[in-house]
Amino acid sequence: MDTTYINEVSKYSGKEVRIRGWLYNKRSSGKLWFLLVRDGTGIIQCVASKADVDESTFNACEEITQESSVIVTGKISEDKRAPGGYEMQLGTVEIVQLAKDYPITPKEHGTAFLMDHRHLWIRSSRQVAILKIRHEIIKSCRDFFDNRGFTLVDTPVFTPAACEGTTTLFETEYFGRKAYLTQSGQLYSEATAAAMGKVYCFGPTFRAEKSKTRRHLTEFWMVEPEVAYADLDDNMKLAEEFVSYVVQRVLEEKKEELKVLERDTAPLERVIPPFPRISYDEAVEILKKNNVDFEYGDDFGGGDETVISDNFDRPVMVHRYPAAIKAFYMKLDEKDPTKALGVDVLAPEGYGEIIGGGQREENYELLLSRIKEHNLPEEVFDWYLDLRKYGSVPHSGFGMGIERTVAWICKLPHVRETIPFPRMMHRLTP
RNA sequence: UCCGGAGUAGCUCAAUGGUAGAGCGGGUGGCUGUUAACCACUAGGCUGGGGGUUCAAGUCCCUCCUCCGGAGCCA
Repeated sequence: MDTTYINEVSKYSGKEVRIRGWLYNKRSSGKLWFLLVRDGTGIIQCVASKADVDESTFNACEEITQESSVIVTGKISEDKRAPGGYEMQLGTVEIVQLAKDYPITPKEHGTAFLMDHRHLWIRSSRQVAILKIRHEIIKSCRDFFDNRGFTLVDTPVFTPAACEGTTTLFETEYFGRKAYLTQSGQLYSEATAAAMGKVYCFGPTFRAEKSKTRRHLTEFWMVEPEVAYADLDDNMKLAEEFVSYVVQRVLEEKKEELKVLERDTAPLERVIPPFPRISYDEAVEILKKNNVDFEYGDDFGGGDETVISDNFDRPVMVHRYPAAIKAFYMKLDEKDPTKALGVDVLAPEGYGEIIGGGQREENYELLLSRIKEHNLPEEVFDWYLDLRKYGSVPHSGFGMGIERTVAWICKLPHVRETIPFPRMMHRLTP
């Protein structure tokens, strides 16, 4: 008898197979049992009627509890009454381990309780669907860049100082010295781009800000491409093609999961280039037109971003922000030196900024003066300045936040469900 | 850090200042096609901690703790 996975049972219609998994739920109607067994690939209903099975099998159906590990065997048949269209006529039930008092019942729970039991919550079909889409998003990020000749070059997690200076970093002890957890791999990617032309890094990043919103985690994942000889326009073209590729891949490969999440796919199907490009000034005009109380020169808040993106049917790219609110390494616009050649991509449906990036300052003197203006420790940027002394070229890149992208594509209310074990201000366990 | 909200059974929630309740889950029994199955019975409580007002506090007041959401900052 073959052992198979639930997503393959259609191949075994009329045949006996073995399935190894866990009990998702069970129902009884007297001398009839329905066991819902999951194995990570799907859920199958297993039926046992007292008249047809051994006494031991029937007893096992009574004994088994929610989330007990179980190996079942039986004949597969098509049945419209069964969820999934196929069911198993139970032959044997082997309880691998009997679970007692599984805390997550098939009824409503609050998020605090579910987050406390996150290690178990990830077994539910909705969470499985989200994590599978997350996987598809990550895989398509890598495929996109790999297919275009980019090299994945990992950047360090321990860093000697802030990449951007402004935000709070997690400090840690490093053999008697201070080290910080990285908040971006970008500075290092600029070095690797000068070595390999087109590179990206993909890793965890850390922000010690006391942010308590649906869009923030203290530990999150970013994919950050960096391209030598690319200017802001090249960068925006890369960003829109990238975002579109990722979304279309999920639409193609994860139809079932999107259905589990009841995601309306129409807004995702529209995510194809070209994306609208508007300047910061034009974005401010939109806010003014919508009577938003906004002071010119400020950065956009979450609500502002939603108002802006609601004017478009696909992600919108906002470029040329006031230099004062952008990082020290941003190149200034020659036509208007008060503006930085940065670009943010705002996702539709109120999901806000999923990408931030831009063209980097490649001139040694200008970069050095920016470092001084920002009161950053010059010594730790020695190597970074070297990149402007030895074969400096125009270059650009961006970072895309994986969790915000997953939240948007899955249309989730909060990023905490987009990562297996979220880390937030008040959440370090499990 | 600031502003708002919430802590009552394992879970989700009720309860004019006057005997602490339901659904789910657990246990027991019933049911041969269930779809978060259903029906009956049953056990289960220091109402987040501390202080106060009152004849009487889950309920009103003070304080602390925890969590949730938003702002700022960002992806």
